[in-house]
Parts: sequence; structure tokens; C-alpha cells
Amino acid sequence: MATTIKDIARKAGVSISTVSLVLNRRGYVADETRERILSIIEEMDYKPLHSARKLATQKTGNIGYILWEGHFSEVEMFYSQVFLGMEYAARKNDYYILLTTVNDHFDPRQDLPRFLQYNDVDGVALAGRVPLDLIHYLDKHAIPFVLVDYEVPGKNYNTIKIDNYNGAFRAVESLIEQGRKYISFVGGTFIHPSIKERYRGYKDALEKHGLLNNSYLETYSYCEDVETSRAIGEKGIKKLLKSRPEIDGVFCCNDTTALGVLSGIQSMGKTIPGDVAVIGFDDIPPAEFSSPKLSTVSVPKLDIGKEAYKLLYERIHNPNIMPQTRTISVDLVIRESSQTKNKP
Amino acid sequence: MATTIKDIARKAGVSISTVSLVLNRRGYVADETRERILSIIEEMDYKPLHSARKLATQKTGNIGYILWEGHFSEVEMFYSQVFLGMEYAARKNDYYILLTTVNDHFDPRQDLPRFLQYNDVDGVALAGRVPLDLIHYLDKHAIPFVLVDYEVPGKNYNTIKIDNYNGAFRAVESLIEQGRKYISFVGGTFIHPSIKERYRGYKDALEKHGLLNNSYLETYSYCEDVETSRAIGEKGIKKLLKSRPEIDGVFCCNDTTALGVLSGIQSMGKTIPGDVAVIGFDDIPPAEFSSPKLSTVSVPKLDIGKEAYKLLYERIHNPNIMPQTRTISVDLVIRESSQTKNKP
DNA sequence: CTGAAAGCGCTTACAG
DNA sequence: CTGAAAGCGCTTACAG
Repeated sequence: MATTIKDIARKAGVSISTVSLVLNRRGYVADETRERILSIIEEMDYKPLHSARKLATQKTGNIGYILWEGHFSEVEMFYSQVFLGMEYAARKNDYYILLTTVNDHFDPRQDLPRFLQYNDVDGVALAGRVPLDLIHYLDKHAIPFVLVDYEVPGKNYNTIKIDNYNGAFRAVESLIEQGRKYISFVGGTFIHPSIKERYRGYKDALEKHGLLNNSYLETYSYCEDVETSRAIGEKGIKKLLKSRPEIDGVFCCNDTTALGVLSGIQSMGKTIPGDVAVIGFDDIPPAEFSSPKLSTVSVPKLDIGKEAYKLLYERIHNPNIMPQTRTISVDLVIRESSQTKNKP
Repeated sequence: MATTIKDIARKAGVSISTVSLVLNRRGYVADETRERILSIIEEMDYKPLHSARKLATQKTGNIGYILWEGHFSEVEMFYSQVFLGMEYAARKNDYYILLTTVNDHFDPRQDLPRFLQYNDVDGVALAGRVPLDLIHYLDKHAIPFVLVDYEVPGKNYNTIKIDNYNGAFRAVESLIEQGRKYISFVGGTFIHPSIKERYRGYKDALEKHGLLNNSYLETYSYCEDVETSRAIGEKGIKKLLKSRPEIDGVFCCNDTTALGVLSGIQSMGKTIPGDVAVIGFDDIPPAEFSSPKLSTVSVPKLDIGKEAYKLLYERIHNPNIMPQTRTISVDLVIRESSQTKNKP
């Protein structure tokens, strides 16, 4: 019923091989023949059937996108945007992105995403923190994959990184330039390498400006070894503010935390940015709608997705290239929550 | 390299036809033979290759999920959750859900999602408001589809609806029972049928309790003919409150709007729920983290996804069934923003 | 209850 | 530059 390569061949008076050749832009076909075939394809609105092509080429045409379930279900819009970036990029090559989630108690024998079980993807993007066993599985089975915003210490995998260090450094420096002296860090678990890097940027900026005396870090940081949330932000800053009312700036490990910090500060009767300035990281959509609007380090999520796709694509079509890391740069966006101290 | 049906057949000493029969649980196969084949399949960890199976059966094994781009990029977590529900359900039948977006200026000749161009899906779920031309395309090409949280007046398509009317009715009734007398409606465009229904529920609840005098609706409602956002919520309630300071309750067309309403009320120096109570609709994640925590009508997003999948699945495997509408019921969740008036 | 054979719609050496 | 043929890994009538 749907038109097939045979219909095209018949109508063009050539063999299906020839049609296939022009379809795949390979081999030599007389210009005149090619034109004729092309116009017939156009005219009959012929589209090659994917499953047939896949069977013949032994490629799947699919790329998997695996996300820890918590990241998808929660307020976290971050990785959905990254996904969207991949989807955009994949359109050009007619790849499909299959999105699925894994959860914490991951057992490769039980919980393997079905597209992995059925060998139904040519490669996989892993978004954020994912189970190590999953990474090992991919590694062992030589399935091309790329880590997005995550890394495994001591291992050299294909990865897309965010420039966490410099983003954090610049954010904290801007607080210092505004005249802030007592700058807190509020964050979640350091299992996530991004958070660790942001903390490092925070520390180094303080050091560069000579603020980092003996017990600064212990005094002004609040980190809890759990996933980030508004809740820990709110809790953290309240605790800090109670013992250290002189705090006049906060750099948060991400926007989710920062949103909690905002409420925390306000609930203690302090003004933002009058009394204390706040900067987050990520630039998730709610950051624009908070009150005051959140200053943050903006991460180009769509670009990350695109880059992840590109790297994966190259890797799939050239399995011999060495694993590489690409770093995506970020931008400091000053909104309302971190204006200069003297003009609130 | 990967093990195929031939390997299994050889090892079991049968033909590939027989293996195929047990794989598909059809036809008669001697129990003893079946057992043997099954255990060999297990042992060799054999998985049939999807593309081969698809070629043979002329099915794609894919379902499309189409979302208006705005809904995906914005704060809107709603339809991502619905997607997740579909994905969960699809795992059981080894269907893949292909998620893509369309945008506003949709031209079926240009902007058709690639899985539609290539006939690569057995059916499609349309989430929320989508271009009419897209619906017409699917209808014309007899591609099974289901509308999720959307409907086309005068047309009888497969659809999953939210019980918007009753949810709204109950929410408003709860405000009335708390002693609220001047209850506003703040909302966005009525192009979205859900919002229209919620408004109807609001109106009927007022009427039932005899509150609906002549100009109540004109006086206390604020609706703007745009997509909902925090911004319109904030703007709307401020405007209403300025002319009508007696307002003591607000029912919002959704949580996004309600979040803006919360800020609006607070920025005018009024307390929630002391001075005015607020109820939203949807129960998106941020509703739990606002201050005060938002009372809302909770919509089971994962269930909606599951139900959409089921309906689509049935429709695909039995094209003759009549289009049907399934309504998902909702739950009123009272949190902090709508406590009783006398005990704030 | 089971096997031989045709077919699904492509691609890709291999001849010519 | 082009065609005939084999093959990708399955399913499905059809015999037996």
C-alpha cells in the first residue's frame, strides 16, 4: 500500500539497486538518472521504511537517553531541557531518542532499560548521576555512550561537562565585588561532581580575594549529603543565619537550593539583596519567576544536549576515536537577588 | 555475532518456525518442545531483533508523543509527567515512546514530526493543546491517536480527560465552606478546554450556594487570553484586589497561575490564608514548595499517561472500536494556602 | 504438532 | 554507470 523502493524503480525504469544508491548518496549514478529518480521519489512522496533499512544495515537508528528517575520526577527541569536539545539535533540525522529512567536500586540483570536488553540503540547518553553498574555494563558491552554532567573518577569516558568551576568562581567574585564579605555556600551531596567543582570555585574565589581565613569554610558552609532540594536550601541558610547573622551573601550549589535559600532568608525577616545577596547555578525556569528574581549562572541546556548528540554520533560512526571531554561554558546572569549592596 | 533465531533453532534441533511460534505464544507447540526451546532461549540470552520483527509484522513498535514546544520548555512539568506515565506503561509491551515537539506555526508539509513522515509509529498521543492541522493529518491518514487533556469541539476522538469540572466545583465549594464569600477566578486562555471547564465548575459552585448575584463574575474574575503563567496570576490578582479589597478567596485555573497569585497577594501586604485563601489546580511539584504551601486539585499525571497508553494500545490492535473518552478523576488537596478563615 | 518456503523492504558486494 | 542476487532476522500461511 505504502510506496516502496520497487515502485520507484519500476516507474524510473531502473533496478532497485540504483534507487538505493541515490537514496544513500553513494557510488556512481549518472547525473541524469539520479535526477529522474529523485524527482520520482519527490513526486510519489516515497520514504524508505526504517525497519527494513535497519535490518539491512544492522544499525538501529536509535539513541538512548537515560535519566535517574528522581531527576525526572522532581522539580528538576534541567535534564528535560538537555533531552530536548538532543532531540533537536537528532532530527537532522533521523535518529530517534528513546528516553527512559532508571532508579536507585539498579540491578543490571533486572532493571536494564528495554532498549539495552533488545540491543535497540546505537549509543546512549547518560544524564547526570546514574548507577555505576549501568556505566560498567555499557563499557563491557562496547556500547558507545556519553556522560552528560557527570564523571567517574579515574575513568576516561566520553563526557560533556559544564564549566562549573569558572561559573562558580565568577559568581562568587561578583558577590565580593559588590562588597559582600561573609559569603556562604549552601549545597547538597558531593557525590555529584558538579557540586564539588562549584564548591571549589567558591573557595578559590574567596582565596584570591584574601577572604579565606582559618575557619571561614567551616563557619559559612552548609552541605548536606543528600540530593539538592528547596528544603535543604531553606534549612541550611536558616541554620547558618542563626549562628552567623553577619552573612551578607550566599552562593548556592544550584537554583533549586537557591530557591529554598530565598524563602529561608525572607522567613527570618531579612531582605534580598539588601541584607543578603543570593546567586544560584543552572538557570532553571523558576529562577526567573521567584521574588526577587534569582541571579544565577546560566547553563545552556539545549547546547549541552546538542553537543552530547554530536559527540555520540561521531563516536558511533567512528568507534576508534579516543574518549574525549567537551566543556560547555556558562554565563553569569545578574537579576534581582544579587544587586550591589548600596543600591538595593 | 549476536545470537539469532537460527542459533536457537539449531541448538534445539527444531526449525526456526517453531522457535518463532513459541516466541509469539501462538499456534500449537508440544509442551515438551516449548519448554526446551524456552530454556535454550534463556540460556543463550536470546532477544529477537526488533527491526526484523517489525519488518515482518509491518508494525513499528513505536508510539509518538507530541507536545507543543511551549509546554515542554516552560515551567510546565505537567506533560513531562504524563509522558513518564506512558513510558512506564509502554515498558510492559516493549513499545517505545518517541517524544517530540511541534511549535505554533505548524505546517503539515514542513513541520511534520519525522516519525510521522517516515511512518514510524503505530499511534500517537497528543498532549495538551496541539495544532489542529496536526490532528487533521492524523485523522486523514487513519493513524490511531489519542488526545490527552484536550478536545476538539464537535469532534469525537479518542481522548483522556481530566475531571476539571468536578475538581473545580469541589475546590470552590471548600472555599465557601470555609466561610469565604468573595471568591475570584484568575485564569488564562479559554482556548484550552480544561480551563473553560474549570471556570464552569467555579461558576456552578457559587451558584449552588447562592453567591452568584448579578455582576459577581464580571467583578471577581480576571482572565487573559494568553497561555497561563505566574506573571498573569500576579498581575490579575493585584488588579482585582485593588478594585475589590473584599476578596477573600481565589480559585486559579492552574498552579502556575496560582503561584503568581500567591506573590501578588503577599506583595500587597495581605496574608494567606488569613486574609485570602488560594487554591490552584494540577498539583505540579512546586506547589508543595511554595510558601505558603499551595492547596490544589491534584491531577494524577502518571495515571493519565498510563491510561492514554492503554487506550492507544487497544485502538492500535483493534482499529474498529469506536472513539471513546475516559475521564480521570482528581483529588482536592488542602495544604496551607486555604485553611479555614478563623484558624489561620 | 512441526518444517519448508515465501516474503517483509531495504543494502551491498559483485559482475558486467 | 547499472543490474541480478544474496542477505539482514524475523513471521506466517500452507502442507503434511
